[in-house]
Parts: sequence; C-alpha cells; structure tokens
Amino acid sequence: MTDRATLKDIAREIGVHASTVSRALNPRTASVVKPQTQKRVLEAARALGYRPHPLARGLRTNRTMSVGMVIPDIENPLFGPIIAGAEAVLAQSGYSILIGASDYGERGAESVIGAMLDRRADGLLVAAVSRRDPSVTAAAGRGVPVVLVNRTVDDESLPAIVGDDRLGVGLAVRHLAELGHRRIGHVAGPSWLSTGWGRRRAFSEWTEAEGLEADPGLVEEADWFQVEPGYRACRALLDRRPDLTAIVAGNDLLGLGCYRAIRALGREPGRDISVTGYNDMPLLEMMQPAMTAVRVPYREMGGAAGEALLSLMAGGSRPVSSVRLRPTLEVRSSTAPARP
Amino acid sequence: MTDRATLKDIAREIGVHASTVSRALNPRTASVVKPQTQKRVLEAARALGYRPHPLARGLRTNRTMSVGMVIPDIENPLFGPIIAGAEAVLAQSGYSILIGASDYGERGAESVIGAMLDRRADGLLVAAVSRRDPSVTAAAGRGVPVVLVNRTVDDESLPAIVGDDRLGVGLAVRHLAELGHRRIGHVAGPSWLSTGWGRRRAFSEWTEAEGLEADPGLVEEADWFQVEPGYRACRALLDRRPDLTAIVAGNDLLGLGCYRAIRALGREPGRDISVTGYNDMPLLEMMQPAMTAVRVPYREMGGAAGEALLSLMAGGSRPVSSVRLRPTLEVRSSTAPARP
DNA sequence: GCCGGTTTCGCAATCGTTTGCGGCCGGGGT
DNA sequence: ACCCCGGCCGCAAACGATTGCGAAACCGGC
Repeated sequence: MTDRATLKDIAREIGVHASTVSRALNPRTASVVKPQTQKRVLEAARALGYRPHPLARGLRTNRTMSVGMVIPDIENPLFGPIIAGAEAVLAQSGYSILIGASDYGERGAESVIGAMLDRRADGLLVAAVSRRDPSVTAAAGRGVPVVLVNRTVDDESLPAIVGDDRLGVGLAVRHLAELGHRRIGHVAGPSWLSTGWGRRRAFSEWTEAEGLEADPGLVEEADWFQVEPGYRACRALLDRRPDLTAIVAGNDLLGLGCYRAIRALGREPGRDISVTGYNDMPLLEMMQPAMTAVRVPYREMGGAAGEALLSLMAGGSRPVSSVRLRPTLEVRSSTAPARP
Repeated sequence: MTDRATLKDIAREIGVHASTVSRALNPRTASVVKPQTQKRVLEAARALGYRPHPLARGLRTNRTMSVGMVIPDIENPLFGPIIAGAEAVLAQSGYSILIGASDYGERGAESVIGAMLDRRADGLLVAAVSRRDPSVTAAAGRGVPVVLVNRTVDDESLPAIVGDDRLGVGLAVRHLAELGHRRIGHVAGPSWLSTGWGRRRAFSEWTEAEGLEADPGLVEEADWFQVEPGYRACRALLDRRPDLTAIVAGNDLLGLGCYRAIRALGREPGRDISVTGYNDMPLLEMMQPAMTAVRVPYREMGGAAGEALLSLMAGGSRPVSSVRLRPTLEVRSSTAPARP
C-alpha cells in the first residue's frame, strides 16, 4: 500500500498552499485561481498521480459517494440485471455500490440498512421485501434518499421503479383470450409481496375486462415464488377446476411448477393447457415447451432506479416520481389455441 | 439526515474527555480506563445512540472496513451465490462489500479496480477475467490483499479459491466411462479463461487415465460460455466425429447448446448421446432431459474466499493458501448407458 | 501617489476519531 | 518524609480534504 500523494505534496511541489491546490482541482472553485497556477497544479497532480482521499473528503463534505443497494436474495438471478443496470449508471457519476443481502428477514432488512446508514451511504436503492417495511420508511424519514426498485411498499410517498404489472398481466391474459381461452386460472405469488399482490389484482381486473369468467376460485396462491410451491398451488387449482385451459403464473418458477402439475395429471403443458410465465428469466426459452412469458426489462429498471436516486441525491426539490416500466410479451410454445 | 452523536457529545454528557470515551469504546484499549468510567461511557453511548463515524475512523486508521468485489458479469447467475457467500462471512466481521462490474473488458477490470483502490478498499475479491490480468497483479503488488475466486490467473502467487476442475471433469468422465461410453467428446470453453483452459486439460488427462480414446480431435472449443457458441462447437465436433456417444460440456450453457446440436442432427440428448454440464446452475434440473452436471459449491466458494481475504487482511504473515473446492456430480437423465 | 475594487491566494478551523505523551494522584517501599 | 511507580485520564497532534475569512498584490482612475 504505497502511500499516495496528498494535496500537501502537490502544494510543496509547486510552492503554493494546499488550499489553492484543492481549489484548482475542484471544478466548482477553479475559477478563483489564476489560470496559470491551475495549469501548474494540474500538471503536478498528474505527475504525482494524485487521487483524492475519499475518506478525508467525505469527512469534510459529509458525502461518501457511495450508495447502498439492499437485495433480499442475491442468489436470485432476477436481481443480477437490476444490480448491473444500477451499477452502470451510478458508476458513471462516480458512485460506488455497497451491496447487502437482507435475506428476506424482517430483521435482515433492518440490520443491513442500518449498516449502510452507519457507513453514511448517500442514498439507498432498495428491492423491498415486504409491502410494509418499517426500516425503509424510517430511513427515508430521516432524510436519506431512497428509491425502491422492482418491488414497492404500500407507502406511496417513496419513489419506486417497478414493472407495470397491470400491463404485463394484461398482455398475458389478452394473449390467451385471443387464442380462444375462456377459462383461465392464476397461480399467484405470496400476497405479502407487492409483486404477488399486484399481479393477482391485475389478473382479476383483466379477466373481467376481457369478459372472461372471473371467479375468486380461479386463483390459487402459492406461498413462495418457487417451483415446488407453484406445483402444489397448481395441483390445488386444477383439482378444483379441471376445466381450465390456461394458467397465468405469477412468475416463471411458478410457471415451471405448473408444468409439473399439469404433467402429473397426465396432460401436456402448451398442448393441453397453456401456461404463461412472468419475468422471462434466462433459459426459459430452453424449457420444453419454451415458455411464453411476460418480459420485464430488469436492466433498464436498475438503470432507471439509479438515475432516480441520482436526481434525488442531487437535491432536486421537485419530487422524483415513480416509474412503471412497460413489459413485453415473449410468445413461445407454452401457449396455443384453446382446444374446443 | 439527523446528525448523529459523536465522541465529544458523549464526553460532554458525562464530563470526560473525548479520548477517554474513545478508549472506553475500543475493546483493545478499554483496559486502561477505570471500569466504572467505562460503564458510564457505555451507558451514555447507548443512550445517545452513538455510532462511530466510519470516515473519521478510517481516515485515522487507514482502514475502511470495506472490500471490493469485482465481477466480470453481474448478470451471470453464477456469481450470485459467490457474492452471497462472501457477503455473509464478510458482513459478519463488519466489512461492507463494494461491487463492481468489469464487463469482461481488459480495460474494465483496470478501471473498476482503480476505483476501488481509490476508495481505499481494505481488500479485493476478484473473479478474474482473463488468465493474465495486469491490473490484478499490480494491485497485489502494491500490497493490497487480493483473493481470486472461481477463476485464477496464471500467476500462482495469488491465493485463489476455485472449484477443483480436475476432479469435477474426472467425475463426469468416470461416470460416462462407467456407463460404457468409450468415445467421449468435449465442448470446451474459451481457453483464455482459466475455467475453459483447466477443464480442457483435465478432460484430456482423464480420458487418457481411463484408457479411453484420447485424441485432440475429440475436443472443440467454443468461443464463449453460451448456448449458441456451444451449439456451433458441438455441431463442428459431431460433424468431425459422428461416432461419439457422449459429450462433456465445459459448462451448463455449452451443454444446452449440445442439446440443440444433437437434436439438429435428428438425435436425442440423453438417449442417443449423453451430455454432462458443468456448474449445475438453477433450473438445469428442469430441462428436458434433466441435465447431469458437475455441481460446484459456489456459495461455499464465496464464503471461503471471504474467509481467506479476512485472514489475509488480518495480516497473518503466513501466506494464505489457495483452496480447491470439491465438486459433486448430480446425475440426472441426460446421461445413460452407451448403446451398443 | 493614493484609493477603491478585484483577483488570487494563504491561514486556520473543521469534520470525528485515534493515539503518543505527559500529568496528576494515590499507594507502597525505603 | 521522600521517591517511585502504576493507574487513569486529558492534551493535542495527527489523518487529508474543504472553505469562510482576511490579506496581499495588482489593476485602473483620479
């Protein structure tokens, strides 16, 4: 760890005071130093390989140029693109990203957010866990810029960058309706997650809007966004309603659970019962049958969240508004015309 | 951002000097303050909700309690568990993780590593990109603790936590040999990646060791660890050697490419030609046929890397040795007895 | 040559913590 | 009674940057 050059080193080198060097190096204050001195400072700085010390600077300015990103489950491939998108735009502006896993624990989010606030992160990017997370709103209440991403909390006051689930579910339902399906079921995610809850509501709205059968019994809630719970929920759903010809799954994994449930009943997904996924995670197109799915632009989501946070941290007085990103529908072979 | 309490606040509260408070709060120096004073300090600190200012502390001690983690491609689901594993053990010791994407660019790794060193990260966890990355060795040369993870560089002096590819490939080759396969091919990853290169060499060694046909023509290199390049490489391989009965793929995605190539030739993976994947990424068991794959313990890998970095940063004079984690074989239905 | 007004820059404080050094005080040994 | 020593704590100097304030230096105009 060879010690790096400091402002004082540069100052000594060219015979000025450290404060002058500081001003010369700071674009905002560079106008008050004589152009020629600035040039000498710049040259010496480059010659010495000067890099400002972020701790010293942060101590003085109360800014760390780092933002905390809290992810409920880093192992979930969903969050990769979100992180990547946010990282790209934030790194552009010189911010570093502190990552923390909340591990879905009520206490988890609290402690990881606490750690980030202790570190004086300038802002927080939160893929909130539950629909009401006290530690998130608490942080926001203490004046820390917070942007929610992918999921939202019930508190509407926080800017949130999410996918437009209403639109996405609509894409799936309309697609199935156009294929002639009239009795469509829904395997929903946990209703205590904003994504599970929102898609479920959207499903009810769209079936009604499309003039399809709209019955609460068409919906079965899985207790987790995973294959196995999806399998169980789908079995329960098909037990109750063996006449369904299509199923809208709350996410891709639930959709894969539906595949298994349908096969367990001796029928074939895609051919006998159409299935749509949600998210369009990698490899979904490699499944058999390749799954039709609503694609959520996660990378863009991360990028938009990063930008929102930037403008929030820039102190823009006007509130940063929430954004709903438009999903698209990737039509593959798990959906087919309804059989008579 | 309500201002937090400082040492001085506590000092004023109970009528001592700030330095005394500092000593009382620091376990290492707590022995020099009278037990009773320490108790008063502790109480006041808790009452005021004191949290040390990491910037001030870091400025003084030259430690940031943060480590940089550079990942070539955050969107790759492979790295999720690695990050999670490392995060878990590092957070335990109070370290935060700065994440950075090098985006596979030669220049990328350099700039992101530079950013982390500017931030005075106490250590670096690097999922190196190429087998020789100058910026990594340069950082290590400057005295910054560096641990490589998943991939390694040719420079053997850096501690690296990797999967034991030799063993893993051996598991696959022996499994196939036991199933009666005699003519086994290999679709390799790029040889400029340590993983691609190492598995390829291991393949040659094992085919020879098992007394199988060992011919350079049995290996075809894909130019990237993706489905499409895997497809192309596998087609080329099968064009050259239509008599192969099994293929060891350099990773799971290449294996999926093999599925497609095999089907394109009118044959069926698993039944006509066995295929093994490598890594055992999520959802691989949902493929048709469910892919037999070497499973690499990525979460443990991240954890081990975190621990290695911790002991390296702790200044242990004895060199931290590299670790090879033992993979296991998940036998599924993409491998079957060789047909006569 | 003096004066008012700009530039341009130095001084010193400050951010919150750690830490070497020295001072004070009390107790025990001679 | 004196000295010494050890326990406990305060003082102040760092760490490296930013920034309000004031002081030179310099300008032109009278």
